Amino acid sequence: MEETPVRLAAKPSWLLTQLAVHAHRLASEGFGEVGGRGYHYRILAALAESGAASQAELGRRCTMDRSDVVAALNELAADDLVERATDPHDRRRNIVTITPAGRRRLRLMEQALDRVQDDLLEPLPLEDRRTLTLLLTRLLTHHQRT
Amino acid sequence: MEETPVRLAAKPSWLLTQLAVHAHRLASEGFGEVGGRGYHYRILAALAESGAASQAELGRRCTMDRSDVVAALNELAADDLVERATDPHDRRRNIVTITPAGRRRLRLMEQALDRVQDDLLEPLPLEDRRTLTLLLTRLLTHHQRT
DNA sequence: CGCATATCAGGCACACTGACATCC
DNA sequence: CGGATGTCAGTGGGCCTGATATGC
Repeated sequence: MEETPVRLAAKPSWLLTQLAVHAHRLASEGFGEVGGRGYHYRILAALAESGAASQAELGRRCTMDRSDVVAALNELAADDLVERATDPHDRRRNIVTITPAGRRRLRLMEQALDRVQDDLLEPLPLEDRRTLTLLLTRLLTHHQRT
Repeated sequence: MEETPVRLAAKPSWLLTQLAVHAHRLASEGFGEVGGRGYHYRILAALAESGAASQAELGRRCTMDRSDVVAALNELAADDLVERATDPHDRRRNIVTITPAGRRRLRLMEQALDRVQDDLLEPLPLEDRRTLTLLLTRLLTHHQRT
């Protein structure tokens, strides 16, 4: 009738939950310094990485809901960081393009994120960082092709 | 005047952001099946792992804000999963204890979480899972002793 | 017709802030 | 007094659902 010992230390779920708090805190600070939030970064990065796209396609790239893409694009467009143009071949679609100002903002967010990353990964030597990146990449690519 | 290439694939920040979406989705499903949410799991796990504690101490263990601890404990106490008793030596403090029902609930949540974990870590062989756990542990212990 | 797209309204879990009273 | 504790009210970003209108 003994209780099972809990052993949180060996539980990736617990580790991820707790680490997410720190990661989220750091990322919020970093983004706050340059203006914008996580959704803005995801969209700008996806546009710069893979080129212009419709809003639905952006949602798939960024693992975002379509309705949230709308709101984020409204904010980005208000600052002239992206442009919306209706696709002449399919009048349902909005073709979203990143502007030069958008690329500048993206670069700022990336720099902020790099500083945050250095804080987060500080205790790990370079080789371990590479290992971690590799493992995370494998997990992500697996869960994205669905 | 060339634009810097973005190379999201090598950015742990991006990877973590995207992975967190999948992890969060899976965890929510798992917790939803057995009742309760992430905050409940964190508190019950911390109580079972390190014993009874004041609410402020619980907040520190779980990386939660004190105000959120209050709300979560209200819900847990309503289901008799924890008990609050004022510390006779320090009448500001509430000493929180996990009940047998709380331990049972915790075991259910852990089982749900283990199933989720198998989904999340599915593409990784056992040795890589251990490596990942080790790296995450090192990151967490570093960021917690502050 | 079914299907995808863009949009809007709203909800929930989580992290945080500010304020307050209480007690050490 | 300063400092910690528990409580409450409210905010904002992130993820999701449902409904609607439009065009393929």
